[in-house]
Amino acid sequence: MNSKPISATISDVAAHAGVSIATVSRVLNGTTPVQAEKAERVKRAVAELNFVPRPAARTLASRKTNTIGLVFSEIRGAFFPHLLKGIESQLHEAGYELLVYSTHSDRPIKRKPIGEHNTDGLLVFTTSLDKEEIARLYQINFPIILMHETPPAGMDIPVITVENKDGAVMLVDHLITHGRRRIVFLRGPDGHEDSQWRERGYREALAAHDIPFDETLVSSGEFDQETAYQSLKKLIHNGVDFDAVFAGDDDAAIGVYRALKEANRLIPDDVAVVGFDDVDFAGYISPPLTTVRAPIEEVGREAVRQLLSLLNGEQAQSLVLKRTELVIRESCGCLKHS
Amino acid sequence: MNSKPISATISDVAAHAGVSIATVSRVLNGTTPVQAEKAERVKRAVAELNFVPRPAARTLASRKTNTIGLVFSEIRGAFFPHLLKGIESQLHEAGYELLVYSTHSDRPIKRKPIGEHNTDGLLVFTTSLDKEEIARLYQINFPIILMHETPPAGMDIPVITVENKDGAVMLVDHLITHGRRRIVFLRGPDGHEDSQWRERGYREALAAHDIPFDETLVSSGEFDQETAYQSLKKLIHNGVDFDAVFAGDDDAAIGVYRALKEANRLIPDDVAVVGFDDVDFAGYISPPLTTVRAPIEEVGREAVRQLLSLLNGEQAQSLVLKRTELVIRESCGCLKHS
DNA sequence: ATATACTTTGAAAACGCTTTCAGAAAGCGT
DNA sequence: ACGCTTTCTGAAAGCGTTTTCAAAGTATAT
Repeated sequence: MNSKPISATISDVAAHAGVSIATVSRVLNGTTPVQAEKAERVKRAVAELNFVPRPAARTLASRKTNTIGLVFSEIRGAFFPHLLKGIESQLHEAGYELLVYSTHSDRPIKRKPIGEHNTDGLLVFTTSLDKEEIARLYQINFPIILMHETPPAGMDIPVITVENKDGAVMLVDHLITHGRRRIVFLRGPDGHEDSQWRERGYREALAAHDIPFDETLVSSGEFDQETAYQSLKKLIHNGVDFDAVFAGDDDAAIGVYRALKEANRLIPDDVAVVGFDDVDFAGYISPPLTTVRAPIEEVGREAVRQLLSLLNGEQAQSLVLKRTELVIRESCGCLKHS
Repeated sequence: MNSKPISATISDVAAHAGVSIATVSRVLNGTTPVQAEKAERVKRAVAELNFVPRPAARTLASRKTNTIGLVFSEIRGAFFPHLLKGIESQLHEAGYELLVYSTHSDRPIKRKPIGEHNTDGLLVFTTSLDKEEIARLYQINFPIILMHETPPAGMDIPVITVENKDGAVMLVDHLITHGRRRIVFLRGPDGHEDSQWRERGYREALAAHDIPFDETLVSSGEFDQETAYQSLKKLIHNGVDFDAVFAGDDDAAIGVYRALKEANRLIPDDVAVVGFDDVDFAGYISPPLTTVRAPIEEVGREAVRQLLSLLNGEQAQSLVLKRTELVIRESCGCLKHS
């Protein structure tokens, strides 16, 4: 009967190998050269006792958690698995752990759930952390990377995002080039950077073709299927005249499709529809959705890379913009129906 | 100039409040009654110093990590965000942290990445952890919940999954009832429980209608769009005769749609198609997909609930089967085309 | 008033590592 | 052979909590 309730500790290994715990630590971490023969004994002991160092003890002693945190506001959205995959793979490759946190607005935040005590650095997606908390972390010089959100004024926090404005310009320009004039734009959630840039692109493309901006064509889509559906329904009900819809993102485009079909308006004959993101299903809805491809998995990977730079004391790039790419399918009407 | 480099510790709080660190710990955790006035002083000190206990120190002293691990093999799949959301919300509500790990087969597992040293319990999705590791954890009585996978023989590990077989029966029965006889089945990844149960349902439904099982109608779909596409293409190329396809899951159904369209076979007129899961886009592809709704977010929540029971020393239910529900749309051909 | 039983508290010992410090051993030049 | 470096190595001091233990203070019972 084993008296030791829990698994081996560094002392067990040390005893078993006939060395001090300091030496064990050294061969484990390779911090200091150790006599070959002793190192061998230690390794054997580690294997035999099936020793795994407790991260908690390590963290306490070294003041490094070896963990980074991912914070986001809402898991919704078809792009999420790609983002997570990019982050996860890149991060674990570098030997870090991933702590995941979603900041529902409805959840009462008792004790600070994630921060310096928890992690060595943070990956923050859109507006999931409030300005004050970001400011606080910035003050104490805590490594942060923002994804799809620019930092509050005066703070030099690295950002990684996609060419939202360019993408929107491509989309809207394409629509206009093919004869559309009254283009609805469905905004994303309030304060969402992606949406703001996309709107800017929308306006620029309009301006470039001397089409005046019309406030009545802009409504709320929230990057959400249901909201987009409701908004478009209301526009139709109000008799607003339009011949195209830039849905804000692909999820919202789904809602647009639904509203249009209910109103018996043909896509793209009566109304052209375009989305943003190029999520998995975009090419398979009917008609296939013209959209802009956002390299979201790459955003995740890049964010991790930059964060790792910060953790290694190197400088991070203050802004990385991933290129977007127009994906023309059938919903914009410029390809023949199949 | 502050000499203290890092934030306050329990000693600072104790000094500030004029009590011992033991007392501070007690009011923080409510483990032992503390004189009201002193407790008040401690709380004030905590607030003033902005004290947050270091989890590492807590873990080391209490031998509880207060975090649970989620292990899965592949983030792919439209259902993933729902699963994660269910887990995340339920877990954080209970005050636990979430450590996320994906076990790519290609990643060389150096040191055990996740286990007793890391977490208080594990949520394991499908075959992401190999039998030996599960066995080892089971031996040492480590809390585990399996999702969508039954435990190795002889181990009484709680499982939570959905009514895969019933769902498949409903689907195939529906197809047969509406006149389909030669129904292709696309298997999921090798050894995937969900797929095995769905196949069993497929066979039972066939048998119930005295239709002999035909091996040539079964192929590999891998729950993956591309694989399904290739498999179906090959079936068509080989001249296999069929009037319906049970794609295994919705992602595979997408691939089936593509192959069918390329071959100019009409859905559902020439071939009926059904999926499984009812992911977000299922109702919006063309034609809308008939499928079975799997309450995946609820699976996540339930898994957490069961794990928490285990952690509280209570008994967990050894099998929870979430009900599935047939969702009839247009791809099965029993509704009129819109 | 005295003995007994709770309550509340602080000192100090873990928890399992990393890291500093200084000493021992080994290498080297002359 | 004798100092002087250069390598290795172990003892011990943390890291920041929780928890045990016993003491001190209070209340209750007789």
